[in-house]
Amino acid sequence: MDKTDKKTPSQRKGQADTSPPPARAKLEHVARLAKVSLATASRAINQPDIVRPEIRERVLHAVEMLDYTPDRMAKALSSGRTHTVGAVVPTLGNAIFADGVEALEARLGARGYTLILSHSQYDPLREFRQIRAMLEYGVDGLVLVGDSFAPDALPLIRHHRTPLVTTYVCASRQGIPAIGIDNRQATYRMARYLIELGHREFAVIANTGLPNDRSRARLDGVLDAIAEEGIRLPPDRIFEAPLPSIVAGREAFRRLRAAHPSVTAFLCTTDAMAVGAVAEARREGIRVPEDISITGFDDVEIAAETDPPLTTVNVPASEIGTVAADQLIAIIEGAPAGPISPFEAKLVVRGSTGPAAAPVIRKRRSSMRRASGLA
Amino acid sequence: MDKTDKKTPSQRKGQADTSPPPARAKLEHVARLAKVSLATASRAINQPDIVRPEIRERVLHAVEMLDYTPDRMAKALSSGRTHTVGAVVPTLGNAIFADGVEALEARLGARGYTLILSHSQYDPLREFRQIRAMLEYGVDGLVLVGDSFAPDALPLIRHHRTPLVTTYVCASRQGIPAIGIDNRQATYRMARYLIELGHREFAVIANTGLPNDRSRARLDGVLDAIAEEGIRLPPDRIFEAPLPSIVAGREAFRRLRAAHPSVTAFLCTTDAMAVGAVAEARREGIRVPEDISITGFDDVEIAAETDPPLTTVNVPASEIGTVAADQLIAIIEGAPAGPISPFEAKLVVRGSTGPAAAPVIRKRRSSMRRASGLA
DNA sequence: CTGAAAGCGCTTACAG
DNA sequence: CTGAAAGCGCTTACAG
Repeated sequence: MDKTDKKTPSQRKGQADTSPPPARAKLEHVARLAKVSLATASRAINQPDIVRPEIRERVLHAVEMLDYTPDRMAKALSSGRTHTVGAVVPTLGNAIFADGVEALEARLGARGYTLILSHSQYDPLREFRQIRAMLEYGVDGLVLVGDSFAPDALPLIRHHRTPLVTTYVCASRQGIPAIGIDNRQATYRMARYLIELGHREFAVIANTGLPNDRSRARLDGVLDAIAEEGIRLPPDRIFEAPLPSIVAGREAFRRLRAAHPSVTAFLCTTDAMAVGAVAEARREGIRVPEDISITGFDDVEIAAETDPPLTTVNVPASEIGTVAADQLIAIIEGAPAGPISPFEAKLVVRGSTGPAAAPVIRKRRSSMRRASGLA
Repeated sequence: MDKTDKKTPSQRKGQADTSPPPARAKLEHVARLAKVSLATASRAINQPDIVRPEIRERVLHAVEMLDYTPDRMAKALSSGRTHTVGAVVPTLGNAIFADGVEALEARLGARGYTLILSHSQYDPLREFRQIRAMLEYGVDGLVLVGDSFAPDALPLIRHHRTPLVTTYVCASRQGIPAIGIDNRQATYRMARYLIELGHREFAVIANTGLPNDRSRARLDGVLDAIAEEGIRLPPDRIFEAPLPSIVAGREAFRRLRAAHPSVTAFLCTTDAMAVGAVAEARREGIRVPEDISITGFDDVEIAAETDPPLTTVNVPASEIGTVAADQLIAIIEGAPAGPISPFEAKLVVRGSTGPAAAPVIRKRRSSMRRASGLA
């Protein structure tokens, strides 16, 4: 953007150069050096196939000589394409999003796109503003998370005709291409697993305190599974935290445990909260998994390192980021995108789950739905 | 970027509209509606002070009516400013960078700038490529991490005359404005603290396996402090991990402990590695802090939740991100930036440190530098 | 396959 | 304070 110095670039390679610092070469200089028109220079660079090989070589050589790199703003203005993709995630504080963004950026970069990033802190209004800003910026495509947005968001995106994919979910009611896992089914299977271990008394720690369709689906998956056993989960056995922090998990566990000592299985919708729950259980002298079982979700690094290590659900965040990039670029470039199949959300069984313990001494009538005559 | 439909925007508010979807309004439409020239319309929006109030109102009203938002690419091309800032961090996998980036983005956004993000995976060459791509993109400023870069990086940035700040360090040999903490002094104080607790046998777990001047400085801080006590750290008491992962900390601890059972104080240059070290100590039945002390660095969320919780050094990541944004914008906009003072890196004493235990039974001659006659 | 020219949507000296 | 006009650095119909 050096508008000041307009000297003709006179820097041949290795030539002693006492003139002022070389201005950035423009396409015009390349064209002149290659003795072709601006149009041909542009084509030789962007659509090499339609240019005679001989001329193409000349242009490319000139590009080399002058160390030419096109001005992206000019290119964007005249072509209507920015080669920029916007992503808005709830937060980078959750490793699952940090990893996904990393992979997304890596793939985007490898394919010639630049990533613009922002975060909404789980606030739909903030998310809407970020989306709008990105649209105004002129992004070629948008990557979002989940399947529930501020009411105006989707219409706005459609109005801009901007390609869009969403992530961390595997289907969208809105018909948006979705790259992710089936959250509901994953916790359904987790709950089934616990049921098979003999558990009948459940509690859920969910970060559904702020709008979060992924965690809501995870919660629903648990409800599905236990409903099949004729078990219902009263609202006071569900702790809804706003943010999926370790301390939230701690606090949730402390309260649920105090109110419902008969619960033997605590399902958390994120690993961070499960880490907090495990830590709190330890502090209270409750043995995991002998006395109670605790499960997480995400399978982030820390999940394997707690004591005991967490039984959890693996979310392939990097793959999600990578595939999201590919799918979005396919749409942007009008290529056949290919069908998207959900990623498998593997159950990862580690040490934090085990057979249900015998019911505790002071049994609680109200919640003994299956009066099985135990104890 | 809808180049297709060029209809005159005829959408007055609340008017039934059967015409094709309204094209995005341009400055030209605003000017026409406000009955002023393009130049005046532009000025009324960007430099309201130099336009007569009456006219300004007319233009702003037209902007409102037409829901006008300027095309950023056109604006960038003609003004030479993109209002875009690039940041390249080693990884988002470390919470310290995730938090910093979050804060950076938030402040940048609030001040009208857009963040372009990429990550280098601690690889100077990748970092260089990212920097080059951002420069070509036309960023108005750059945020980097640390104070050591690929040889060509700084010259390239200077050639582009692009404002630059660096973060997580508090000084730069290269004279770059630096927003961060004094890493070396922080671990110096940490080591002093351990010395005062009676420790004399040290080991360090550092993620200096890949180029990392912050961790190198942290390692040096430890060496400084113990050197004052006449203690030197033989190379085999320093474990250099490439990445600051929990498993790396585990592995490092296992090896150091096996080779040097007399060590009572393990200093880690990141919390993640300290978490691994604590976990491994527990697995081996070594009591923390009774038998040994372990320290971290960063004070990320997990640091307070291990058992025992980590004694560590607080790195104010969010503040660093926020101030980096402010400082960079000040430079970009030619405002007086104000001096930068290092952030305080507070020592956070928790449960993972305690008085040095009595030397272990099987004493190792080679490493008994201070032959103090203890049994 | 190549070139001359218009155009992308703004900003900004330059006059008035 | 306002306007006419040139210009930012590319791309892309349109002819040839």
